[in-house]
Amino acid sequence: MKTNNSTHLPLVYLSPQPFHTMKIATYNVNGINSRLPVLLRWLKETAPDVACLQELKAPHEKIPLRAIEDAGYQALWHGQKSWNGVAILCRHTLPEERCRVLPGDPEDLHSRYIEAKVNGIIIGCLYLPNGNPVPGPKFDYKMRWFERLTAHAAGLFASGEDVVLTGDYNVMPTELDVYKPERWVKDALFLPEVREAFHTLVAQGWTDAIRKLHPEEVIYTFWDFFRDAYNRNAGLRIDHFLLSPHLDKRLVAAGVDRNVRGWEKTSDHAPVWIELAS
DNA sequence: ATGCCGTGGAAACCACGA
Repeated sequence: MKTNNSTHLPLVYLSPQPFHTMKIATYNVNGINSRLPVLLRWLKETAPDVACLQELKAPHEKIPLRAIEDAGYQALWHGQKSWNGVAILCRHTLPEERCRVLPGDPEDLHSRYIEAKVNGIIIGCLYLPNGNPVPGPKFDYKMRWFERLTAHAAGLFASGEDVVLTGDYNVMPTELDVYKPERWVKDALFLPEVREAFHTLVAQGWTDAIRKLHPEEVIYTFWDFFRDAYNRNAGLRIDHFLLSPHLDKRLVAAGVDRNVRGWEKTSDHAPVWIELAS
């Protein structure tokens, strides 16, 4: 049998980051148990130092902790039966938990926020409500949640600490972030007042990491399951990284693991990541 | 313009997602 060694680079060349950077990723997995093979393959291939996950769709006791630990990660998570659920995975070390609910509404029982400190950086992992249909109670809930996030973010910003606020914001910030903007203007993900809420948050002084490094590029993080949306590239950019000012100076790379969206039994979102210099 | 797909959970359909 003929062997061919020339077509594959040694694995070391595929290693995603040199030792002096910190790679932080966010990934809406859309059901952590049904996506477990995809999640583990992605962790192995891209080796983020921190992975923020959303839409676990599993209660606390059904998080596949053994598999996550076998992959080299320790985790904080806030699960919920059937829906929502967020987690922060950290390679080799346990993230230092700061809180597991977004402050401001003791009656909000959705698992949509968890915050930890890793390597001196505060990392908020969030799953902002979808908000459809508009109008209605779900949209009202989205806007209230947005106000609470903005208030919490203001406190974090004022602390002067290094902060990353990342996750599924369920907002396309501009027309560049939607494959057909005119079709989405009345949707809860793209209504002018929703975009305005996102803009108000960012205007506290945060940096949209993807847009800082790729200001003009069409970049999506979500493609619908139906109508062959991925292959038509009918996508949305709704998963974001907001960085505090000092971290913004350490930003050296940012991107989307778009290919993961093409895998079998995959989520409708693709992972998004940043790399920070030490 | 639209859940056409996909998941979880309960109950052979429904809620939910974006």
